[in-house]
Amino acid sequence: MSSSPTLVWFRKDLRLNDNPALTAALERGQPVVPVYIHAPDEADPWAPGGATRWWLHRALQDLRAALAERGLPLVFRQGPSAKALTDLVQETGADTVYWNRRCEPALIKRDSQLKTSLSDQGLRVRSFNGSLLWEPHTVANKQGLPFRVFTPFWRHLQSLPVAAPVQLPETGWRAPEQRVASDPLETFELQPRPRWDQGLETRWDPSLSGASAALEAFLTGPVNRYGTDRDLPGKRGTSRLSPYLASGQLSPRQVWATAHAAGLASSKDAFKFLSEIGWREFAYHLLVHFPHTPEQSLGDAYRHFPWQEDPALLRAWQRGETGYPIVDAGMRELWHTGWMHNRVRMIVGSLLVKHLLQPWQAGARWFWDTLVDADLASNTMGWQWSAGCGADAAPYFRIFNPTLQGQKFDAKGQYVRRWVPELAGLPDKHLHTPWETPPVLLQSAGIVLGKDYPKPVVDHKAGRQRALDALALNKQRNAERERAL
DNA sequence: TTTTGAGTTGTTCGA
DNA sequence: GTCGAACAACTCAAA
Repeated sequence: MSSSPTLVWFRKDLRLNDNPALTAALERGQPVVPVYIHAPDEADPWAPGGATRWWLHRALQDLRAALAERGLPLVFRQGPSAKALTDLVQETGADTVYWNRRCEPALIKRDSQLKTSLSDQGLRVRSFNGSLLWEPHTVANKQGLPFRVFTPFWRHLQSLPVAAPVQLPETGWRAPEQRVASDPLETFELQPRPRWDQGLETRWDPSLSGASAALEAFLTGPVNRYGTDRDLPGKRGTSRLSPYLASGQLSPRQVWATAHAAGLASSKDAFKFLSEIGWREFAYHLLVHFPHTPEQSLGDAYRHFPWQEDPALLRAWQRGETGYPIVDAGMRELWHTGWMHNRVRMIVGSLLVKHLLQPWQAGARWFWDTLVDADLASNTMGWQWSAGCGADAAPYFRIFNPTLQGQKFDAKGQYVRRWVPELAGLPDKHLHTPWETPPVLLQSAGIVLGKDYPKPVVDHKAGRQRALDALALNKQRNAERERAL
């Protein structure tokens, strides 16, 4: 009997359950070598950002422990991936390599080259779907084209079956007899230096048990009021599952199956939540079919948009010093916890792109570096939605009013008071408009405007008009360009 | 084949 | 205070 091991290449699927590559390897009955390869350059220009690296470090520690408990040592290697895999094949005598697919344009390219070259070396190579309910190449509209509008996409998918999570086998947990050399995790240098991660540390549990706990906590509570509470950043109304989905510590199939098993499928609120999983699918659909979108707008109408790049404005936004309390609260929540409430992401995005006329790519870059749930598909779609240049049925003139949004969704100010404590002493009525607050109230709250808290970087009405003008100018120039052709 | 209606998350203005 | 209309242009699928 031969005993050529199976390599299982872990990537963004840092879990044991519903992991088709791992399961297939265990079922094959040969010794299993699980490996994680650190090769950030290969995702260029979207190498993991600071917050993602922080999460990854802990997720890898946790995965290593979970595998070790079952008798499989997780092997760490430095990239390039092709060399690391080839080395491992030689060292272990492996004849088979399994992994779960990724959808980022640069990685699709790398993986397909790798598949060819490993196959040419005589290896058996198989890839699996571990991260999506429906993979983009299996979905098309009636004309055979990719969808560009969510609702038809979602309606179409609801007529298709969703695969159940893959069961983790009890048997097959066998490592090669000879130990495989592994780099220390520390050599990946994922931990921030200097250590800015205290806020993240207290906020998150980047482990598999943390993932299950978050899913359980959401599906037994907030999901039942999701339709309304998801818009209130001062409450725990959203699932907060995004970083687990981004790292692959949780799969969409697990979320789907758990929600259905809990009998939630018929609930209106739960359905609303599951459609957010659908949005994640849509984001991947767009990323795969329109691979230019992380860098450029989906259509060409925004190719020459008259942005007014201004590093000082961008910095004020990044630091949460725009003078709009709900915006500053969001930007500070992001900086301190690596996460921002979804409603607030839309508000800060709208301000940056519309009022401040900064290119959406600048916002996407900042989110990429600071979010623990950074996901190329969702981030790209979200920012193009904010800019109005993506797959979006909504009107271009939709410009959020940061004051109204604050008053509507943080009426009692729990969110703003938490993240912008210098405003905490203002009464609810004035919390979202410090620049219009009577001096006596500012004084009793201990605030000197422009010193303790900034005046608005841009007046809403003027900023809104400037954005509308820029949109009109862009439209006019596009028409001229059209005529010139 | 052509037409028609609807499309995540909004704001302002005037009655 | 509340309410409806207006604010473009394009995608998709059903009729």
